Amino acid sequence: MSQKRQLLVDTALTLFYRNGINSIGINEILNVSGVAKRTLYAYFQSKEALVLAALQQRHDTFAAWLETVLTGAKSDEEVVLKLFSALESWFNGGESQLGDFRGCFFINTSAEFSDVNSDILRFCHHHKEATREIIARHLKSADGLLLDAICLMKEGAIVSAHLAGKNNLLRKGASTYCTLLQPKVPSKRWVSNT
Amino acid sequence: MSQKRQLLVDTALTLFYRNGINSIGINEILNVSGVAKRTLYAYFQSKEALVLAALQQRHDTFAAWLETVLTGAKSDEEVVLKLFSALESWFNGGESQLGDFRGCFFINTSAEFSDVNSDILRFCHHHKEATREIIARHLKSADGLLLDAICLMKEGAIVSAHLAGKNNLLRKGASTYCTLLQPKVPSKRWVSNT
DNA sequence: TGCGAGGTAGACAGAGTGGTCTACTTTTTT
DNA sequence: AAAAAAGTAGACCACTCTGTCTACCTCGCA
Repeated sequence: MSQKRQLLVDTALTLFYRNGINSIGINEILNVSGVAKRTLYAYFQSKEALVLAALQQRHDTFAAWLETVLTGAKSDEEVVLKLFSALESWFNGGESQLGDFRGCFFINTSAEFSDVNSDILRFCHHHKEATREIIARHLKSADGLLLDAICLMKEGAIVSAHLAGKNNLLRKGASTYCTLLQPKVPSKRWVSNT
Repeated sequence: MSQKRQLLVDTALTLFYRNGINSIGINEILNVSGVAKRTLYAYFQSKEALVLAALQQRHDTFAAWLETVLTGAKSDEEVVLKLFSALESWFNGGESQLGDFRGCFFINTSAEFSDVNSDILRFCHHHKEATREIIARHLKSADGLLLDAICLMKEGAIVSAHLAGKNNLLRKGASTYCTLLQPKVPSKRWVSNT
């Protein structure tokens, strides 16, 4: 069956996300999961193939989460509000589907690899585009600048929450800023009218 | 003399920034710089000490650059405008002091290490706080939310420009958005009045 | 002329890496 | 009950990693 395969991907994702991909060796994944090395190489051609499977799984999980977060928003303001309060909940460990927060797995991963044409980096780019499109689909207005601005602040919030650490004010301050700001200032005033 | 030491730090910083710290071994730094291994370990106790020296040098360079960028701004709006147009120039390779753009060295580094109490991660946090204070010093208003918002968008812009790659619209769109937005909407309206 | 500081070259140790392979056991299917 | 499929344990290979060590060289200075 593919139970073992799934166990490998789950374990790999957990360890990669927590520690970074280059810091985690195949043997550690095998020790933690309890799976034999032979089995791993029956399912995956190489470590890179396992990394790609972990990225894919994380993307699926994140996309599904984001979809449910944004579903039901009645206005663009509500989209922004829902998004940033969900992000804040994630930063504080309140989104069990996403696990303990340690930044964006794809940003982290792209910091570890330099070959821009590698499958791994291409997948990271793909994730960001796909995420952007999910948000776009939930917005009423087709304003590209609004979409850009939302994505920009989303990335900034994730990175800041990660790098600022737990005992830093920026974390709560910034995300509460996001939630506070939106309902007061209309998005059209806030962004477009070039 | 410390010529060799400086050469080692320069080489290490270049390679670390371009490829990630865990992807670059001591031997590669030695090959590229042409320095002997014995000499490296005469100046640095370990690879970690060399990493810290590279982080320190990058921080000094970046802080000096940011200082000159923000100097002379007459208003908070101008601070924001100067900051984001300088960032955009950096993304496009136009800031020779900072070298070729490959994201934020400190964000990238913090993705590779997981021990929050390590000297390396502590230095990355320190860099972000110091950067924040440089910006704060150049702002007229003491509005913490404005400062948070600027830092948030700054991180978002850096990360997006890095991850989106060269052929992605988000890069220019987002940064030009930053520059376009600011002079039209006053910052006080844009941020505070809780 | 000699000495010492600073540097070079590179062998080496010990641990760890991704990946292959043989031999064996367990589980599932027919 | 027998055969086929799936998995285990771990030795092993070739390589890389950080860090140590010996032996030698090349200057400036006295």
